Amino acid sequence: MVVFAAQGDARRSMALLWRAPAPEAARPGPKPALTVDEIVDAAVAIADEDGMAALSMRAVGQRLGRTGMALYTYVPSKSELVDLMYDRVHAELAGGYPVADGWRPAATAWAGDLLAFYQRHPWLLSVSQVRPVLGPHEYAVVETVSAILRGTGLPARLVLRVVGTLFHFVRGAAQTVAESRLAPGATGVSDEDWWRERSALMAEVAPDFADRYPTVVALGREDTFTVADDEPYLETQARETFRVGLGVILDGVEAAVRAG
Amino acid sequence: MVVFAAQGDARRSMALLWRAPAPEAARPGPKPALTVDEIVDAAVAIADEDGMAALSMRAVGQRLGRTGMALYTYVPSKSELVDLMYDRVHAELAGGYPVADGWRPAATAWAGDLLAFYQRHPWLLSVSQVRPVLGPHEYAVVETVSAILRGTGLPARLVLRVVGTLFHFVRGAAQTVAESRLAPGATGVSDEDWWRERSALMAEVAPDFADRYPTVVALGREDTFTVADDEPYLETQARETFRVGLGVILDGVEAAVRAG
DNA sequence: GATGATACTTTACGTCGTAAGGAGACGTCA
DNA sequence: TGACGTCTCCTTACGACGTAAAGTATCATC
Repeated sequence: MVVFAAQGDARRSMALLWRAPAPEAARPGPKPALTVDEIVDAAVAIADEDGMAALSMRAVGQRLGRTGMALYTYVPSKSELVDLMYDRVHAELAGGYPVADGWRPAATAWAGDLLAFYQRHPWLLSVSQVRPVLGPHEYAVVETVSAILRGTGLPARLVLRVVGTLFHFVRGAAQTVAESRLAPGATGVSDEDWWRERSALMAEVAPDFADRYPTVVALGREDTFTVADDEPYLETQARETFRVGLGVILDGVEAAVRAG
Repeated sequence: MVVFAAQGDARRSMALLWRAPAPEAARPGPKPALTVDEIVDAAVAIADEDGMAALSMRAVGQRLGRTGMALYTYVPSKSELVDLMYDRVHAELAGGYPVADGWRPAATAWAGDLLAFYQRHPWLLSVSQVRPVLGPHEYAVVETVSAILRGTGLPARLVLRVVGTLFHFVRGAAQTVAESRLAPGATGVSDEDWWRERSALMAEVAPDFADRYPTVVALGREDTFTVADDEPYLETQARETFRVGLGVILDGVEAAVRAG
């Protein structure tokens, strides 16, 4: 019984996500004044502007001139709405990266676009990834990067794994960039001041830092990478990790290609 | 003014996280019957057992025979408590991987341990990573992997980036493993049944799947990786992505080492 | 023994997701 | 034409949540 209920729910969710054609028979009752798309758009707008914490059913309803409860005619629950939001924004990501110059430039461009995408919609990063439902637009993104990496000529088994690896990496990097933007921003102080205050607190609270974490301290001292004064320190570091890390991963892929 | 308040909060948070010695003067009033550690332990137990959704101040209080409000004498807010939980569990991760056999086996072992750790505490993956505060135990993990990768002889700049890359990757892979465990588990059906039902629904709701995602379909057909009948399909796939992806990344690091 | 700080409780406020039960709009069939 | 059934959307309500405010009991100090 529970299983059947779950199955029914799964069918409903999938139909919504994949926009199965609605049964278009003439039906009694008032015409729906909203559409699922309008609701999802409003919800995305709220999340983009004020973050996931501001996303409530009542807030979405209000933005559309309705009560929160009105949405339940269109969407079975908030978590389904989030699933729809999640897939919806993935439609922004274009496909068709030119393969003429080889797979590596295409893969690099794709990863960069994905990073930028996550920054346009940082709430995506706080949507629990523990969510096995893939929607059509997220699938399209998988298709795009799969097509690019097929150009490596690697066996399918490896291509699939590399696709997963790239997703993990870009999402993780995007989280670090997002967090680096949040850190000073939250208190409204400059990046420099935040950093100085944080260091001072650290020294005060953990005076034995250098003894406990010798490698971290040594690496920090040896690191020759410098950030220009007018650039945000943490974010520049995070972007650099993205650039270099992507290079390392693609080097690994190239090694596999050469190994045949 | 706001800035000062924020600074005060930051100091309080840091002191808690880093366990700055409490002012041990004899104080009036009843002796505290709880400790911050007990509270954090109780909270971790709840999150481990029933997930992050079950973690409420009242629930933690109840587990300790108190009301939810009692916790506020020890911890300024729930989000601080989560920070403490986050750092606390990282104490489980050991350091001291043998470097005798070279950095690669050590790095592989470290990544595997981190993956297993995330599976012991899957709620870690739903703690928003947008949280720039590092605690002592998370720092210790960074120290460990930094020390391992220092063995590559790469310049500090690169080592630091590779550390970030590995973290991103392992965390992402752990999320996929966790989600693969959740998928069939939620409905209580077997992995096989879940998979079959899902495929049937997919075919029903997206009959043009093969046309829309030709590369994905082709790769799936070509993939020779097989999962034994008694193994969970999705989870085995996810673990394979971890294994292969980690190999690719470390190949990339090796390429950098060889390039000098 | 009065004073005041502290640990903890009870109560309360505003939020949330959403169940329940209308009210009015509309297609269908008598 | 009108009754009926179905639909959208509303109001109300419930039980959760984080936590502010205020009260009570406990202790060290003067």
